Amino acid sequence: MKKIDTSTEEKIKEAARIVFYKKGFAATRTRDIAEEAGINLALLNYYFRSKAKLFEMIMIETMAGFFQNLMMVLNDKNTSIDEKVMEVVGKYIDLIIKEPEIPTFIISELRNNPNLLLQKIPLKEVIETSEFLKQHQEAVKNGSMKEPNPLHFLINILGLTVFPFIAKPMLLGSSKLNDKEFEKMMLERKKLIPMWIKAAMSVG
Amino acid sequence: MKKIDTSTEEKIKEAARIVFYKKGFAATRTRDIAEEAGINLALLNYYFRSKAKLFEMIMIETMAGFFQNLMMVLNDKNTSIDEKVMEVVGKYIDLIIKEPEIPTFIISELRNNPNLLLQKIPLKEVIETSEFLKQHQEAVKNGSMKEPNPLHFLINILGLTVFPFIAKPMLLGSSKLNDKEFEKMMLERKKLIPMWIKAAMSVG
DNA sequence: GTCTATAACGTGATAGAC
DNA sequence: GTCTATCACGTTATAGAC
Repeated sequence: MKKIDTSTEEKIKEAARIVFYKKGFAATRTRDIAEEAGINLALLNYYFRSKAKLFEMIMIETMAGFFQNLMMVLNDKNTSIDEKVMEVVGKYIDLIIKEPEIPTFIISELRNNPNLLLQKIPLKEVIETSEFLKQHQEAVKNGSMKEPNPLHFLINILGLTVFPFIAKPMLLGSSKLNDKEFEKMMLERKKLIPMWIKAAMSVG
Repeated sequence: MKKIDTSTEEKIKEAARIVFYKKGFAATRTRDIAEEAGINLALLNYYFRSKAKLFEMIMIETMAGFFQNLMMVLNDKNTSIDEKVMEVVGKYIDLIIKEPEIPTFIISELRNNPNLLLQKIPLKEVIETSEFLKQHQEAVKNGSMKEPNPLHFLINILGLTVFPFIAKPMLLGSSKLNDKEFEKMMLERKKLIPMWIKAAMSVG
């Protein structure tokens, strides 16, 4: 039940999101945002003091939204580790298909601002005390999980899930794939990745 | 036997590479490059007409160098498919450890120039006619390879290999890892990824 | 080839009318 | 709150002396 806010302030923010996602901070002009929002350039500064402030707001919201899913799933006490893998993979593939520019946006913009993440999102604390970590340790102990380092495990899940979207321009450039076929492949991966992960993490 | 060229032209190009890799096209100032090269700003335009021309040169060289490894390995008629996986993983992990900014640079800059890749590098043609593709088809036929789509296979290899470097700021932000430990983990993956891939691609 | 000085332009931000 | 007009500044690129 999300209230649709069509106020000028919200219109500017949504326009900023679109343009920043597509071009990044350095390459976007405040005029681009104003045009996208259908408003006057002066209004941008009236509502949001500066381009930098507006950007930081979008950046933090985007990262928080993106990592919230991960943190919630990893901390769910009612799911097994296999179910957590399925949830993470499924949720992120759906999310990124809906908003394909987010992963590249985060990666590109984090390059110029590497500490923005740590300051605003308690990713480290959440993961270190997570249910996921406990379940992984348990699985290592009973032998069903061969890889002892949970970070390798997490990297593999996210790499298999997120990487193809980041590398999409290269994949389309190196095959006959079109956009629709690409999306179909990504949906296939919702089932494939958990299976691959299970097989891979059981060897060693 | 590479000739060391310390001409002004080469100094500018190397400086441009450093600054572009770090900040991207839009965020770098020609003054940054001139300062990095220890030369006067006017010389940049004397040797390379414009910022855009200089950038395009760096970009194309970088992508060509990056994908050349892949194309060579995938076309080697003297290695098995398992050996190809080992070679790709090993080569890229070593390469990216040496030049850590390249993957994020390519991804970020390709966003504004998605067709630069296709025009200048025959990635599609090489892969479509590659020895790798034939060997994959053969392995599917004899049952040792369960995943019938070679693109899934390729995505998985590259995702497991390249993704952690792209996501490094996030990984360091979500764990106690420092730079040295990160590199150690990446070197571990040279052995782990081929093993994981073999296990994963044998199920289905 | 290399420099200094400066032109030409684009961009972020603001003043002030309405 | 919203607009037009404009400022102030940074940036790319070039002219011209050496």
